[in-house]
Amino acid sequence: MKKEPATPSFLPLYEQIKLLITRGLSEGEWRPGEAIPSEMELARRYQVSQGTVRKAIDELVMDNMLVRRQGKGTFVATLTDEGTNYRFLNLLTLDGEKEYPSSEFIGFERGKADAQVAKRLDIRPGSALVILRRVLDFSGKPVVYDDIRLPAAQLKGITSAMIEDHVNAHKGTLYSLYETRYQIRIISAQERIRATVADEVSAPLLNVAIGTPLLCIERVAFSYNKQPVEWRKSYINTENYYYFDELN
Amino acid sequence: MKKEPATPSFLPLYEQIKLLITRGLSEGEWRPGEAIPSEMELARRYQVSQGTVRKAIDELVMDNMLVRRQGKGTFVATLTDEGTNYRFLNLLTLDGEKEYPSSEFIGFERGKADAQVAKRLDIRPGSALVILRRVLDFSGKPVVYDDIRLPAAQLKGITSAMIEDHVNAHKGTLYSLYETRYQIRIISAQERIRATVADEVSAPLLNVAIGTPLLCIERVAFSYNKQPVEWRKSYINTENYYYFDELN
DNA sequence: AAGTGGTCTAGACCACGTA
DNA sequence: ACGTGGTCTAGACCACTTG
Repeated sequence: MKKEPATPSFLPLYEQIKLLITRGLSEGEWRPGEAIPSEMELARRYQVSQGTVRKAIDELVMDNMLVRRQGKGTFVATLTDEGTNYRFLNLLTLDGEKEYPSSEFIGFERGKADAQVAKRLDIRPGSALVILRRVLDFSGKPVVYDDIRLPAAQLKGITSAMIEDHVNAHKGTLYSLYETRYQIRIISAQERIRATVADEVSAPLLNVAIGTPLLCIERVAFSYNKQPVEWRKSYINTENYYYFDELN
Repeated sequence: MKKEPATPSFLPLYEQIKLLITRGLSEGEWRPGEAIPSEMELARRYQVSQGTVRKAIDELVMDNMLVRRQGKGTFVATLTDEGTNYRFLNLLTLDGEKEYPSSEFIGFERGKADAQVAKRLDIRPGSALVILRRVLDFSGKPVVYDDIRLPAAQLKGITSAMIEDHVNAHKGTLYSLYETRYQIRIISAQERIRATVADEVSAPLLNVAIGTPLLCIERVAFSYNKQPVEWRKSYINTENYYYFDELN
């Protein structure tokens, strides 16, 4: 294999391999938690050297799409494992400890996308949405109120009972529900953080006085190829918890 | 060079090279903005292959300690360049644009570390500190109030005039001042974010009413080897700006 | 023992920047 | 033309996991 890469193009070979593997992932050829073929196997399939496959996988691991386990193989990342299931939860106790919340769902509606949500989710204004509202309890106390919205087309047949069952019976997160029931895999997210105060809606839910300062976080969650799949707005009482961010 | 790496050890060779290069950086062998030796040169110096040096440099680039420029060389990261000088500023306008503030220094004091700051900076409580207070103006309006504290031992001979001159005359940031005048290079930082409300001190400085919701961000900035070198607490009016965080 | 990812080498060639 | 980083290869050996 001196010249003539498998799929000639202007991109470096390992970038092409990245695209091919990403396609396999998004098309469901390999499912979350499963192993993808070994590096040698992929090298044969794509007609490149093992080192080139390795570099492609290196970058996909950096992007949290794959996970390596020495001696075992390379696996499709999943949000259903203990340890990764709260990967997008950046709240810590004032002592710096991570705590895992329980959730109470308090609303399941259908609605239409307003201009802002439509823009964030890259859909047409007025598109059908599923709207979920919930409160997250940390150590038994309400700390986060979430307003979560997704295109209804992604969640055909979803019911409030299904969510309750997944979250309560299986101790799953919403993202693990998307993954197992709807083949939607969350890879990354963007958050816009502002300060606000509790209003008539959020104050009683978070058991604080109106006017209590709250973090307001608008999040868009993305799947493969940076496709936006979920929008949410979180109101957080930071009396006993803080949001942690590492800048590199 | 079949066996017997240059400095036998239990760490992978490229990890050892990383340590050697990091030592060169922290000891000032190569200064910010300067080029380090070429990969071939370093390979000869450390008696390893170019590929091994490359992997070491790859990771130091990921850690923002070095910057590659194809065809030119590999350079020591600096916070004095346009483009990198506001690398740690995560505030965007509501339209998602980055805006660069001007700063008004409103206080230069000396004090002692309380328990919290001492813990964060890994110094003894009561150690001498330099304390800076300033307001950052975005588009001419006050948005951020900063309380900044550093071990005085790191900033021998610093004066308020020196800071004013660096920031105003040279359009430099505080971090570029640390870098050029005190050989302190900020590599990473951790932030703890909470919501609060404007009080008697912050309200007039930010030109808002007492009780206005503010972001409160406690930051610790680190140099090489995760050594903490600066503590700061920022109060931010998020009426027209938001804090942006990318989760991967 | 066999298979996987992890490290390391030596050498080729390409792309970019400078002189 | 030359030196730099960037890509790619082929092959060796190590470390870890499983049968």
